[in-house]
Amino acid sequence: MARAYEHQKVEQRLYAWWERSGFFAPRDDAPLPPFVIAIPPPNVTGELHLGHAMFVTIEDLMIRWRRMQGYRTLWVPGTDHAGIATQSQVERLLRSEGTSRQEVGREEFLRRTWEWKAKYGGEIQNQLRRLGASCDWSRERFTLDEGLSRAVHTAFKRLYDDGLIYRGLYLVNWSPALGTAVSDLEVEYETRNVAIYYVRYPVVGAAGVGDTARPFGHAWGSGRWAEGVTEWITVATTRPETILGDTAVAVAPGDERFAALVGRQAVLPAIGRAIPIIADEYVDPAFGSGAVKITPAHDKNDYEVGKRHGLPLINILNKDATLNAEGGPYAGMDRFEARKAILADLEREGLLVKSEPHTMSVGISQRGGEVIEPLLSEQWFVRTRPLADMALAAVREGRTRIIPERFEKVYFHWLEHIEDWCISRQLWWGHRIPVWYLPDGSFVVPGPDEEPPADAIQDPDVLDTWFSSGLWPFSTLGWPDQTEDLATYYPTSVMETGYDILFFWVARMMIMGCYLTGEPPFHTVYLHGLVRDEHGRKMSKSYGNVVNPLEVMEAQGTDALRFTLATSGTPGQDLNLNPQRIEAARNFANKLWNITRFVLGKLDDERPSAFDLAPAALSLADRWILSRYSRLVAEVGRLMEGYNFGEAGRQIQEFLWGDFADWYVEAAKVQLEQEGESRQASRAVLYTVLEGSLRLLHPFMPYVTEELWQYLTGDGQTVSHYPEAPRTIMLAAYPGEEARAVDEAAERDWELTRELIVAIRNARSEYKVEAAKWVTATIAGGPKTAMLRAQALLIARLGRVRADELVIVEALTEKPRQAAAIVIGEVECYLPLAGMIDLEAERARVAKELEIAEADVARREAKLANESFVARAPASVVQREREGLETARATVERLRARLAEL
RNA sequence: GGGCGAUUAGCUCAGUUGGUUAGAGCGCCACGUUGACAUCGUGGAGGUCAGUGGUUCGAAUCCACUAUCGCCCA
Repeated sequence: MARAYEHQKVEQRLYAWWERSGFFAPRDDAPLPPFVIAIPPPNVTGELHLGHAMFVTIEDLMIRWRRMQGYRTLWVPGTDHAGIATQSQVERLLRSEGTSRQEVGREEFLRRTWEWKAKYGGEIQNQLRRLGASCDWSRERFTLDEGLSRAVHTAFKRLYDDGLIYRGLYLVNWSPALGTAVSDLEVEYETRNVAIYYVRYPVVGAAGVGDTARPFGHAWGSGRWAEGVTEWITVATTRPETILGDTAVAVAPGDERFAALVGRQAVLPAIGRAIPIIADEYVDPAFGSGAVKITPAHDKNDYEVGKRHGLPLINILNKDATLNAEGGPYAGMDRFEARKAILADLEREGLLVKSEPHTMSVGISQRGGEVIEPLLSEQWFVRTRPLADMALAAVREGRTRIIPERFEKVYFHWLEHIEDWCISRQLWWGHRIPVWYLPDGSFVVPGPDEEPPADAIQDPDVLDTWFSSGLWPFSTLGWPDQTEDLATYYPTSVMETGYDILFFWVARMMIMGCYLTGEPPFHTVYLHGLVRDEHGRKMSKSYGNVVNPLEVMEAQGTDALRFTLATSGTPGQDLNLNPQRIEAARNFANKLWNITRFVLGKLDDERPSAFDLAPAALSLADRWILSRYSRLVAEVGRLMEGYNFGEAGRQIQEFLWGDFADWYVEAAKVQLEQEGESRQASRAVLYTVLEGSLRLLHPFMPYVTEELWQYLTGDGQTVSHYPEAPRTIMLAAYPGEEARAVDEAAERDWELTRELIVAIRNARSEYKVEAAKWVTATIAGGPKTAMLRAQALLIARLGRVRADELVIVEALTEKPRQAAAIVIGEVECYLPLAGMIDLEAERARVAKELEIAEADVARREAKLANESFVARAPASVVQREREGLETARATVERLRARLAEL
């Protein structure tokens, strides 16, 4: 074995072996029921980022753990066609070639997109492999596969037939950059500092105006347009260009300032259209000028007002956010250009009263980044109310549980206030809407196995990518067909993903699953936090703080990255990724490597279980480490069942490094020098604890544990649930019930021994005894004499005391004067450091120890003097306090005596 | 405006149903080429657990309020 762990020589070799050997597939001979995870499908042409590394780490951890426990585990991998993202990439390519999708046409565009997918799709899967993902690649799916497309078509058909999908002309969120409608979720809101403009509209009599081009006799832009007007109404707006689409001015009912104007008409600047002045509850008289312009085709609230008053809807925008013919003199301009132009004209015509700074929340396209326009448009919608109720009930009734629990509230709130879901997208890459229009304008929705009429034309739009993602947990298993996989593995077990897509994805899977399959698609939702940089900033390319998981894996190893991601945080909480922590995890892998290297060097050909040895054959250190290991196994099991993977991983590390390597291995070195039973016992314990710990750790650090386990285990291992299976840690049993060697007496005695050794080392250090120098010591062990005598060799070696000069007696009649004194309860230890002891310094040192011990006594006495404490605290707590007090008193007594002697 | 989360050592974080002397890694100081490991070992310094009040025999942990930061929803 090399001196250090070299992950580059291990990872890809092991993964290839695992995959080739079929270890990732579910086993028919599994003793326990299925445990299933559907992967959150990454964008097929996407690149690996830490979000992927995070979900792979946690999902693979769960899968490996359950697989080792004997569950029939299935992790279904796959990718998403990611409509907007992928289409944008190909459009960018076309632009670089000097063409566009419109120019090449739909068929060619799709051909190019499939070509793009063939070229870049597949990369992400290999990157997931690098992470060690033990998913069953034979079941890999892609959302645009034939089977999944059939699922999408079937789902659409069923929802449509059941009256849950409809088409209509509504105000939708329009992304001018992408040229498509998007759902409410795809709009993000940003607070911006803008200007609010006060614009006055001429008021005319009920008769209205004649010539709309020159309502007052002069042309717009002449500077004399409103000449002679005497009555005005002033409105306030942040979007002056929408004036062109106004169809009313509204004031609050009962607002004295405007009461006389209600029922009369105002004249729209630039357009000259006469529009009514109405009263509506929607208007807040305290806001702006108190009068509001109403543009029903370009504002959600105005749309509602318009509906109440039967106002016409005038759309002034083209799909690319330039103004259409309704824009009058501004037709053809971009919306923001038009805003500037109309402001200039309003000013010239004396209609711009003033402008003020204003903060408002602006809708931004999640993907394009540009300002979203509310636009009147014909789209397809899912009627979500009845569906949401099913998804709500599933969680309320506990059929699906969300971890951390606090996200259930978020889930409830969103589903309780959900609005209909706009599912049509004016894109080409995706599932084409399965609706065909007939020449007479009517349409049909044939099922996936039905032929549309010959003269019908299919809807040009595609479905929101999340529509197909919503079917993922069952479409990947063969739905709508009643396949064996579907029967066996559905509903799935855990849906693990980031909390940022709780609404986008999780809620929609719940909706679709409950409705289409009759049951929630998973029993548990586990949400992880977002990975941020070491100071909690969001990772972004522009900030230059992006950590590339591939680079980390290359430099530090996959296990280091995975262990760091798994143990740096807690469920649902954002995680600040500290590069130093990855390094520490790499060091841990190396530590394991070297522990194993040591143990292997000491073993013979036997691989006996230490749990089979008679207790009498075991030393204190043996019994202690087996006890600690037993506790660890139980604790890790409890933590994993409770989804506290991070804490489980941290405890395994703490045990392996802090207990096993630092103490047991050091003790074993001494024991191995002995002849006979003790040596055999040490070998058995070293092997048993290390081998078991590797299995405990395997879900966290799959590569290094497998590599070491291969070195460590011999033939004839029966740790697998599957006797016929090849020997791999992946299929070895996860440590559980068999480890029950908790030995409290051994733990207590070990603790005293350890404290004594540390105290000796401490005293040596304080007296600046050279590390290489071996000293002498005398111990008065009192009631612990026999136990300490049994540990004499250990104490000598680890405290660097000459074994032949370590004297352990029950009590000392005469105590060495020129010596450093150590007191732990009833145990005294003297280090006669010839020529090094300065009596003054020693007095000060002992006095300090005494002070600490006295404080301890005082604290415990106060506690025990409190009657309510003794009466109400659990007996075990009181008992522990009493024992502690006894020890502390013994320490005080002896330290006082020592001080007197000095 | 409503909701949620965070605030613990210089830094990044644990602390699981309230009971330790509040922990880890990194960083810091001192020492160290002991046949597994310098990607390491040994010893050490460093925290009034954001603040105030409450519940309790006992609070980092439970409750209320406040402050700061962050997120979600409107």
